[in-house]
Amino acid sequence: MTSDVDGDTAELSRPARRQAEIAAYVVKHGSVSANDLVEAFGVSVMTVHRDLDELERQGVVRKYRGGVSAQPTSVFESNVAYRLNTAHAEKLAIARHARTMIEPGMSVMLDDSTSALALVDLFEDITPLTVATNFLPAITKLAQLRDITLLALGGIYSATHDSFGGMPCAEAVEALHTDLLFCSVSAVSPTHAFHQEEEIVLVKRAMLRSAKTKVLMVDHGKLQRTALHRLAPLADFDIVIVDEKTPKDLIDALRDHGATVEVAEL
Amino acid sequence: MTSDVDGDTAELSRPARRQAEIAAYVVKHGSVSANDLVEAFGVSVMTVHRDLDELERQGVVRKYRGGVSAQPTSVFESNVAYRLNTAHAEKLAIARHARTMIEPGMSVMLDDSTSALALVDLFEDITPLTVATNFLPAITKLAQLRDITLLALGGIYSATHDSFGGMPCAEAVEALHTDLLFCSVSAVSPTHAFHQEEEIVLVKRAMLRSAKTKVLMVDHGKLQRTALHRLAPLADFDIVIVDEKTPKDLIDALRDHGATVEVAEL
DNA sequence: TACTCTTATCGCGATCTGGTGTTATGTTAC
DNA sequence: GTAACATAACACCAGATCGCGATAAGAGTA
Repeated sequence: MTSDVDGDTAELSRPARRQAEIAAYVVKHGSVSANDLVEAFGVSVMTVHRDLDELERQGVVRKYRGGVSAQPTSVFESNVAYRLNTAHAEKLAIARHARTMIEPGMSVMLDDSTSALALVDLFEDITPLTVATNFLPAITKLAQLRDITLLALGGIYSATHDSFGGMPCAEAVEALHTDLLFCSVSAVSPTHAFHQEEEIVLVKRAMLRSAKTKVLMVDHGKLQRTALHRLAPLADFDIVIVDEKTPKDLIDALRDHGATVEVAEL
Repeated sequence: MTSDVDGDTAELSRPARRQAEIAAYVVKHGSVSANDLVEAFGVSVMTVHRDLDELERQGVVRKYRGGVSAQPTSVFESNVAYRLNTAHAEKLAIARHARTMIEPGMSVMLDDSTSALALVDLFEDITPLTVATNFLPAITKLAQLRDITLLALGGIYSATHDSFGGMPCAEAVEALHTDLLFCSVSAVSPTHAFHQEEEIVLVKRAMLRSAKTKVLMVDHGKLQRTALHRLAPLADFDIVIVDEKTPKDLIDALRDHGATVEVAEL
């Protein structure tokens, strides 16, 4: 495989998979021409352009005449398509653990994270339930389910995250107060949670203010990293769920700084 | 043709067309057996049953052992799903007409109507564009399009309408002001627009306050009827678009009461 | 039970759609 | 102006889906 993305690219459609591989390729090489990609992936130049258009739409690469260049790593990592591929099993385990905290009748807020999406799949038999989210895939799924009151948090659509954000979204969040919040971030240090994009930070901060019990879902890939914006101290979260593959010393480090850490078993 | 339904069954799929014809046949004869329909329409008994199941689901006929009977006319006529099929071509024509009012760069608000959905399909080549809507199918479609700023109006999800409503939605609408509003209602008298549900009325009223130019889209089936709640006087709309099949005297009646009526050509 | 009507399941063929390459037509840089 | 690159338009292929009927099993009625 040309790709060196760590996640399983198995269950994606052929073009989507190739696009993920192209994305990885571009990130690795920093800047490549369309013809490079034609040779590397054995498809026509037209297809390469189509893939690049899509990746640009998602905000993963920048196109210019003569080739493409990678967006800063930070942006790339917060990209939905990329995130979807990574740490699939871990996210599932974390979701199953999170599920145990939810009782029928509760109100739950979810952010625009793939971890949250995994959690949605487990909602079917915890009804009735009120769920608020700004994440379009989650909204679509929840709309199908019975006995779930769905509260969509509107706002400006971002193709990169497939979710709604900006001021309108933050305002919608402010107007609520849920029992639980499940959210995720792109990076976690022993003391703080981080995220790259200011707009997202804005919404997540609002969410933190609008829930009684705040749960942070972190797969081990997120630890030992930081990102541009400090979202909140870990102590602000009532519970931090990590997966089993998280090194023990990292968990201890989190606990030393006052976080309540729970480990999700696979 | 066996059918004597007034709508054009032309661009419907074959089974949908046959179902409409079967519905007309049943309405005409009052009560028929499955075998009658097998002979009348030249399809297998299995297919007849499938069609009848669908028609029953739509509330058009009643099934019992040995045959089917028509629902009372009133029920039949007020059936949403059924009307959805018949007015299809009209809605398209109206959407095409509405399209001509939109210039690139404008901001447009859409309500949760099938007319609005038809309009969305025509947006692809009027970019850039800012679109605000509370209608989930429209949101899903618009999220795919490039060069469209999508502003989702969140709120409480209603499975019946496949849209978001309630106070949160009304508030989200209040926070905006768009150049254009395209909306539809369930009934239109010469003086007023009507709708059955209070919640929907709430949101539509907010929309009317939050747009500069307000356009009402009405296919001729909506005229000569009323519904529980009076939404707004027709004079509140800057333009009312009707389809070509609207009787001339009805158009005149609208105009006599101060409405600016435009007729969409098929 | 025997008969008729209804429903479930499977498979076949037609249709639709998504993904692709080819060719033709812009566009940009030099 | 020309060469390299980018986009648009068309056609093709494959896989998925749809519509339909045949058969068989189930359910109601006499």
